[in-house]
Amino acid sequence: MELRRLTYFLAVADELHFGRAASRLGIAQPPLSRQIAALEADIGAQLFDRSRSQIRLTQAGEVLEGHARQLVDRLDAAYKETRLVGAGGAGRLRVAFVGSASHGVLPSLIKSYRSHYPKVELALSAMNNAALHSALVQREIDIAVARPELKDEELRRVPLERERLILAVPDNSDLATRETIRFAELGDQAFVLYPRRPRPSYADFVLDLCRQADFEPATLELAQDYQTAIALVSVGVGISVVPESVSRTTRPGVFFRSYEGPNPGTGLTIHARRDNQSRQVLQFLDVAQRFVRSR
Amino acid sequence: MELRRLTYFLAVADELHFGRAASRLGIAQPPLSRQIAALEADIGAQLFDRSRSQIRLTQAGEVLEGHARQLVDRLDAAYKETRLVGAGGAGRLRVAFVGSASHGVLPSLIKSYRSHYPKVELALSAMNNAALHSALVQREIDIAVARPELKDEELRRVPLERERLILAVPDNSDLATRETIRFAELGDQAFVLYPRRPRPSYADFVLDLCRQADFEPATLELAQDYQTAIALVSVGVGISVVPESVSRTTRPGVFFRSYEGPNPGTGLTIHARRDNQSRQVLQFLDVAQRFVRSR
DNA sequence: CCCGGCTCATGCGCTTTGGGTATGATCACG
DNA sequence: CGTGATCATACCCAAAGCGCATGAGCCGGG
Repeated sequence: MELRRLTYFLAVADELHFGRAASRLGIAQPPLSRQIAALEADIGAQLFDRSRSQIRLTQAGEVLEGHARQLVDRLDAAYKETRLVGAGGAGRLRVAFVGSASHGVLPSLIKSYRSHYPKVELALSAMNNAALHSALVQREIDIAVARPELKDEELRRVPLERERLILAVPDNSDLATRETIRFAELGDQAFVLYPRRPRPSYADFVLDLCRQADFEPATLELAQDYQTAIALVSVGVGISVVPESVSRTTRPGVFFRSYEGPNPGTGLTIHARRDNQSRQVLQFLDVAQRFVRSR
Repeated sequence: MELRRLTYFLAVADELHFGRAASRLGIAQPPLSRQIAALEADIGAQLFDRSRSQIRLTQAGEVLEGHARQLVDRLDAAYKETRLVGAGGAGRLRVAFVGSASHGVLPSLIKSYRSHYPKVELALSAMNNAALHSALVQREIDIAVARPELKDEELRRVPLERERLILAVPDNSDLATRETIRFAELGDQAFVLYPRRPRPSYADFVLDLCRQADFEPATLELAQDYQTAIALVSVGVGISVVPESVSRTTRPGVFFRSYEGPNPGTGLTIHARRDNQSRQVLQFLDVAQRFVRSR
């Protein structure tokens, strides 16, 4: 069951002449004769009819020839495809991101990667920070785009985007039309924050801001994720503090307003397992770094 | 591009453990590690992620695994099929015969061979003796069933059937109802003989009989083959001298009558090239010999 | 009818490749 | 921080493959 013999066999089947086949293979004629003889012994049947000066394939030889050509071609294709996947030129990359990232630069980054590696299938999904971390550790995803960055020494990080915070307010709130908004004046507002779990979360980060401005929100609603929170804002449940980039997408019922007061901003960070050395991941991080530098 | 490495790779992919894979393959672990390393070097990509205690396939490894399984299976199937064809258990056998043979024992012989080797595809065709000889020499057929036997030392022969000659007469001829027919009395008859080419042929053999009986046919019509000749008899063109076995098939317009007089008989003989040692041919001849002996 | 050339098979020595044993390096786990 | 497990490396030996020389069978020409 050795492949070299099949390629030798095919050369002889092509040339119908041991000497020419041997020189085509770059070997001498005697070893070729021996290899063919060994193949015939292995199969237990003559593959060539050598009774005449011009040799010819037997029926068994013809059958084997068809299969052998297919096999050699398929093996070659398999090697090529494996090489391509190994080099990161094809395959699959599972990228997950926090919901609020879909309004910022992430889509542009994704587009850039796709243009560089069009044959890599991208599996995109949205989840909150905790789910991102868990999915990375469980190897359910290769890349996590989190906000804020995940604290885990086993992960490598690439900062993607840093942005200011703004307010998302319902369109029927007086905040929607007020000239300027000072953060310290929001003590009587209902706050919609996210995510609910796990604590401490981005919600706690915002609550810290409130404490810095010497108030506690009058009402506090904790949503599972950004998408739910902004939906609650749009129906008038309360206001939320969100990254500036989400204001690029207009949304019925929601006004985005900047404010005066504490604004440490928020950062979007790309994460991958350090031990995931797959070319797809390395190349994605590379594209991301160049993408960030070019801005 | 060596196949052993693929089977080794598959063993490791199955076990995800070099030690177990090695013992399953019946080799020690170090050479297995080396072969996998060589395969990875050949492909230029990691196939296994060895960073953890439990190794796992990389994307490239998964791609190769799928292809490798198919390849190994197909190669195995190819060897099996080639073996079967080489042993004569499958494949193709091209058998040609003279038209007058299709009424005798040949169909039974064919049936017997089919029952012994049902997977061998039989390509049957009818042609006259000259065409049979030419087709055998040109290797267009493997077996020729000729009448009389072909004179060629390069052919091996198996006598199949020996039979008497009888007359085929039109049903409106007075010969059809006559009590007994003496061959010598046929001088005033129109003879339909075959084949037309090449001379000397079966027709000349019959004409020799006439000369032995001291007459020349009043009229002589030469047909291309037996089928044409019997058709001419059926429409009243004349009488013909045919092997007895054709009378087993009744034919509208034709009466078969035995006669008194010279009757050297005629023989059906199976031929194959001596240098055609294919199992299909040898086995057919073997079946034929046993078939003849059993009668 | 024999001889020479062509073609595939065989004998023999050498190189390459593959496998075995011993051991090292790394990592998880107690 | 040691211990066992696991894969990689070092080294040696056996088997397989290759090249060269040569034999055997066949065909065509003198």
